[in-house]
Amino acid sequence: MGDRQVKDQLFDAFGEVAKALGNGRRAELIDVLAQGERHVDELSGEIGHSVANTSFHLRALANAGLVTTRRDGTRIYYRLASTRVSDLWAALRDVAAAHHEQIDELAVAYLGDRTRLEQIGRAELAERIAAGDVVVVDVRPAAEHAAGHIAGARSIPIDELAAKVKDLPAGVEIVAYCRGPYCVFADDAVRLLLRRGRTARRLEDGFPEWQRAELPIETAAS
Amino acid sequence: MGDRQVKDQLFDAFGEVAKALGNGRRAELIDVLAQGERHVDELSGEIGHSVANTSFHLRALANAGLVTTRRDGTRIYYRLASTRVSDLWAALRDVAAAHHEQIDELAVAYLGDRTRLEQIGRAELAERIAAGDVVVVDVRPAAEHAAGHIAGARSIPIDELAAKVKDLPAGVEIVAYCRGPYCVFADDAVRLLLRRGRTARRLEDGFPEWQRAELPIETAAS
DNA sequence: TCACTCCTCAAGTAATGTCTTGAATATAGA
DNA sequence: TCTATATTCAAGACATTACTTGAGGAGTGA
Repeated sequence: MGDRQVKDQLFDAFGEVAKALGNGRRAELIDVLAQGERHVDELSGEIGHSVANTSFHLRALANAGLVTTRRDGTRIYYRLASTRVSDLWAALRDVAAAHHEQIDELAVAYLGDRTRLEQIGRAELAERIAAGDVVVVDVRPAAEHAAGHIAGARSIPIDELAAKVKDLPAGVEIVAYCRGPYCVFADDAVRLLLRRGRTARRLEDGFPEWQRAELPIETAAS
Repeated sequence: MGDRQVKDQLFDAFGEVAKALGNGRRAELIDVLAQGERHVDELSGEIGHSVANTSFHLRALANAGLVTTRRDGTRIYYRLASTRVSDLWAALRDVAAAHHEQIDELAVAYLGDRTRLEQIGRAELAERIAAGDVVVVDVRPAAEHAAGHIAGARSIPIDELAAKVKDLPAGVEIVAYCRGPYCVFADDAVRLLLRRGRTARRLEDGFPEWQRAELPIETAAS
């Protein structure tokens, strides 16, 4: 077999990994799985497609080596194969944000105007948590909090936040966080909290970036 | 327009960037362009396809924002849109190498047995260059050396190495480098030099990684 | 202006990817 | 063993992709 042919096969293999990310639904799945493991049924709800189609896409991701599975009873849990996949996903988003003209418009259309929302950096939040003068609220779905969260964060899914604002201590700054730079939950949370007269900011990026920065996290015993 | 629809479009846009890398020929083009800018005719030779097809793939990369162009007379030069793209390409290779079973076999089939070839790290090479007790040979095609190379490196394309070994000073260690971890040129060079009784090692990875590590480089006035 | 080079575009074909629907497996618990 | 639940598989309709061939633009230099 000629060198050309082997080289083509090698680069085809690199291409297959990229191709696995080359679909919007699979990209969404990676974004959700970067939060922690989830089962097929939940994932199908996250991407708004049938379980059959979600399973099909998950298989594509698994074949490319991006995700692995674990069975627990009748459920099958999918998770990212390693933090390298999370790094790859972040690198892809960076390139897209920097060079794909459409992204900015779409991000604004999806996330709304962010210029008036204040963010807090990871390092600063870590200090404030250590000092104990801040309340950290995880506004992602409960399953994602259970799969892993910022140490000390309290789970209040965005849908339940309006009803639970009153349970949050007064006079302390609230920091909300969610999945990452392209997630609306924390933005919505901060807007709601500000309307209710609270002091609130969102964490820059989200949980996966906190985790990749090797800052303290906790996992619920499932 | 519903949130679901906008979110889908946003993630479709991320997917489009990944899809641009999701083809072996385009992956090869990115690997070559990570060395520096090249024109279409040269690139078609690198990937072994027609100029028309190469142009088609380059257009796909440009549409995804991964590469940009510059015209010089009748020639059109393509280059990576930024170092972010190089980072993305490295992240993709890392994931593929770690989780795609086929890669190892293909890499061995393409690169040959590397276990007997010694590598030198970037930091060590930088010190040795500063100390002046090493000869660094760039065995990539001359056009890539011209587009950018390790400061002080001498260009001897792998095809010409056999004829030029005698010009290399005796009694000094030779370090060969090329495009990166999946490039055979430096391996071939080291094997040839060892057969001729020289002391030789290859640099770990290649030029793009040296450049991304912000170690000293030079560019020829074209 | 003309011929030349370099590159892009268009049309056509074969192969591949996406999503739907409905059927098939695998495990848990009665 | 039977039933219910969770997931995967298979078939089919439709859109997209990859490559080939040949024509069309754009810039250069006589």
